[in-house]
Amino acid sequence: MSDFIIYNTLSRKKEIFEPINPGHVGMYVCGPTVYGEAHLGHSRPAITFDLLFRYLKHLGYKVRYVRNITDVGHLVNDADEGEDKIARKAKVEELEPMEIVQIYTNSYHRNMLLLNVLSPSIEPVASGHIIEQIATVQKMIDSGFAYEINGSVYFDVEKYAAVHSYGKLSGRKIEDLYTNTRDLDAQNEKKSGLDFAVWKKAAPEHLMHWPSPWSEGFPGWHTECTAMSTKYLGEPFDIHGGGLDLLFPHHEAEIAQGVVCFGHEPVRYWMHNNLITINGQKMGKSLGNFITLDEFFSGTHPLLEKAYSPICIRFFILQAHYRSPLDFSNEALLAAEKGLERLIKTTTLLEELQPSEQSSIDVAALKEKCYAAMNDDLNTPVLIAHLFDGVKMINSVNDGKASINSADLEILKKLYNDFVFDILGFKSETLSGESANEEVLSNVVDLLLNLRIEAKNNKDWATSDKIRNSLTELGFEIKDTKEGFEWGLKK
RNA sequence: GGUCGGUUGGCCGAGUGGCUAGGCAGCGGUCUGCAAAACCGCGUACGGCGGUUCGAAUCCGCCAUCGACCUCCA
Repeated sequence: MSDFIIYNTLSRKKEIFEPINPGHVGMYVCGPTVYGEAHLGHSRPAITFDLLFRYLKHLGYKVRYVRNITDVGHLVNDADEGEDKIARKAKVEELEPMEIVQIYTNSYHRNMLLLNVLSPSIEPVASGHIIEQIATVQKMIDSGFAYEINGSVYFDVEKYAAVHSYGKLSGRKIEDLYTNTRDLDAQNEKKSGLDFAVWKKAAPEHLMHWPSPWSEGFPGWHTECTAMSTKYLGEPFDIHGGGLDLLFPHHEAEIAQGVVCFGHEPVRYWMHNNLITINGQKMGKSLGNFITLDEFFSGTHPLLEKAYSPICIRFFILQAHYRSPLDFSNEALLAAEKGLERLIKTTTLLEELQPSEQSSIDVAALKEKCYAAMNDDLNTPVLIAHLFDGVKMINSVNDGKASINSADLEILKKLYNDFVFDILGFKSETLSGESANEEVLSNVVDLLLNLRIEAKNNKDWATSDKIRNSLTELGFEIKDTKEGFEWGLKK
């Protein structure tokens, strides 16, 4: 099988993936700041790196996947009276900060579950790692690359850039940064506008603060990821992922902090998913044009023509390559919904397929192509295209227009089970008779349809059509088959 | 202003220096009492202008246009 290749933002090239410890992979992904409902934007990194997590495991790696929850230390802006996002929201809603954190963490988890995103191996929260972050800050001070002023500690970017390469990940030059950085605040206590806070002294009204050698305060955002990633994955570790919008300054800062604290770069492969746009523009909290996942699932947003299922959104996202921008539209979502339905339906059909003596279809080649697509930097659109080629094959066999032998059928079943369910993480969402009520309903519909068969046998088309049309009006979908009928509820 | 990345058919979205992407929608056919589903077949394409090349939508240049980052953001 071909090598697994991933695009490394650091080199801006596709590279063969080779873990530091053979057979083991450590990956860290920037999770959400829990100060608001999870929105469509959050789903892309979650799904992208869930896919990576699933695929690495499928390839036989033992994976430790760490995805954090930022519940503190994320400044609203970098100006002096840095206010914590969580704390600000708490004031607005008159809740304890940790209450806010709990509410939105729960919301995030609920949405991730619906999207069939697996839980990471470890999900550390920033507020639970204050001690580690203080130690990280101390290391930076000891190295001489961070300085304390008025109880706050800043990373000295200028000093760092003189010795190391600051901007190598984002492709920025320190001179450009100087000329382009806006003057945020005349009273800024930082030595340079480029410096970033690694520890902030808390203002008296600040709700969340902890003791430290420098002040009663809270850690900076960039420090959190450095402290937690290396605590659980060591350094260097294999893969660090996140949204493209975190490239600068967040991930750039993580590299600088790592170099200063450990004497070498902290990460081998940096991976970034592109953003979801809405009418061509980035979907973001600051722009106020985001659609929450709950709104998607319920269809309660003015831009939505209807509700879309979580797996439909997963399919929609995976039908584009993770490094390409993806524009939201009802039309595209509708197309995704139909395509997904066809894929799932055919995959289910696979179980009923009857093998023949010989195969007229090339299953081995299909399998090869599927792996080649995934190995080429997680090219899910191409993978899905191949799976649809397979859908035609499966349907043709089912129609008796093609044949498959039992060995190939087993390979095909495993292939679809592996890729559709285990790796891509899709699942069937059709209604099934779970509750007693549904069972009763199901029996009644069967009864009506059996009456319709009788009518059909008597060539009583008027009655036959009346039953079918009435059921259709009530929201059922009726299909005639060789054996009789199939029915389901229209979505 | 600086840096980076897009511009593909009705919609979405891959890929490639010459060989069908795929999905959705549309059209024709098979099947069906009629449908639906499925299958078969069909069409419309690579922002503009130059250049390199036997050949470019794919490489290079210029232009137009959109976006991202440069400040919190997935």
